[in-house]
Amino acid sequence: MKKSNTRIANKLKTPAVAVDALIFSVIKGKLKVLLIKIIGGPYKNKWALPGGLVGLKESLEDAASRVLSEKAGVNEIYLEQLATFGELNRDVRERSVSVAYFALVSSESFFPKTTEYYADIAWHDVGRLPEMAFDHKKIIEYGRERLINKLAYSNVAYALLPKKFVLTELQNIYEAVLGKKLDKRNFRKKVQEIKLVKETGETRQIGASRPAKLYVFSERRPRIIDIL
Amino acid sequence: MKKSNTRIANKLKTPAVAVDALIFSVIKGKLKVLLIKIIGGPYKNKWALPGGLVGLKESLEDAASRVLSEKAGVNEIYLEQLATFGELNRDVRERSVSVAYFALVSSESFFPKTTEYYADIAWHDVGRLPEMAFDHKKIIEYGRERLINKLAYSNVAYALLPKKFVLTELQNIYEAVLGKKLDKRNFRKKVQEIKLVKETGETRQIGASRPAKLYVFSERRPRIIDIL
DNA sequence: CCAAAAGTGTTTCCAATACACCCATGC
DNA sequence: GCATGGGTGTATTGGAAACACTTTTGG
Repeated sequence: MKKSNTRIANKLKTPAVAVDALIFSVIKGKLKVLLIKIIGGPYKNKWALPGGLVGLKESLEDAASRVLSEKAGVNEIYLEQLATFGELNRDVRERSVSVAYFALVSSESFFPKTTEYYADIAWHDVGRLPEMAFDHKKIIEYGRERLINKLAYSNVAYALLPKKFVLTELQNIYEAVLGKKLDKRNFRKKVQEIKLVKETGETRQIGASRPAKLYVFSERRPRIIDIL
Repeated sequence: MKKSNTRIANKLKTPAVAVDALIFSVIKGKLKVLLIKIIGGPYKNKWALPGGLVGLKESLEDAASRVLSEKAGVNEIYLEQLATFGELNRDVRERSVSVAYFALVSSESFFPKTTEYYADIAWHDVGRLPEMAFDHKKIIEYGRERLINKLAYSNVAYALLPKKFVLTELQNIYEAVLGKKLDKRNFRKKVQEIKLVKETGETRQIGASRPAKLYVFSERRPRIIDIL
């Protein structure tokens, strides 16, 4: 709220507004986050979340989508706001607040490419983060907790998988995020019981073993339902 | 994130940053929110959440505490960030983003007073909101959902009650927020079982009925635990 | 016939729910 | 003695968790 008009006339200075994108994926059974390596300035060679300032003519969510697309080459993914970080010393260069967004992608859906803006871009294991710029380590930790919670009471796992998948892959997503093994029978019973997924009729075979049934999510949009 | 230094040199303009305070309390069995009535400008005589711009030398949380104290006379209460709202048209006067904070107070702990800055200040029933400025109706609805969830998996109810209280009052808090009746025996069994509260040994009597035991919360700081 | 991953049911246990009467007090 | 709110226990049910073997395929 900014209530009296004098406030506006005064043009009281407020912090700069940025968005940061926390892009999660599960790759080879590990929870990963996409990071870029900063080229210059006081944070040179430090890793950071892809981000950018918010323009006057774009909403926060639009800014987050833009950053995702421009800086990481990611489109059409699950995106939601995580939280806003605004400690005084979070950026040594200028006072800023950052609205962190939380994104989920299927590892099959894209491969990061380095751009001219960054020294590097890569998936990092959330359990073993490199030295990071700003307060980004804190943001990632916060996001991870959110992800753990969301898996338990929503169907967002769909965003971490390709359209068609086998139940073992779905279970691997859960195990990677939660960091613990789940019982195969109970897991399968549950996801079918609550109609989280449905059979496609197709199967897929990898190597010399019994072909697995391919499933799709019953609904590929956020939905609240108890899973764990 | 704002990565390359040229960004900073350019001083790219970003939206103004404000904080809004969503102050909830349960009064006479109803969930209420504290609103102020705007004195002038395009939103004259509309109701809104207490709020204000964020200074360059204060963190977001400090700004929220300041607003709470200056604009609503509230101190020492439960405060957490809710979400940040940044649609293009949320404020007709200038482009702004608002970081909404979520506060809980005991209705005994303070009584709102009108200040020179506002035409009025009052508790409003969350179920019957007046016409409101900005996107504040949306913020309140969002906050209410957060509150419902938090009551279910945390002990934040302590912030809605005075230090000592009787179990019926605690149950009333839950019923007012959830909007449904709970079973008295099951409710009491549960809150004692999980050690949410403990007896003080004192009692309190109102009118001509059996005196009720006074309880306190085992812990008056946020704690995660399953209640419902 | 062996290796590799897929698939499948039953039992046990605990927590959530439903439910109705007696108690202490003031007037 | 009656009106008012305070306080208490048990039986039932449903979901969570534990648990091991058979199936299908390729080589």
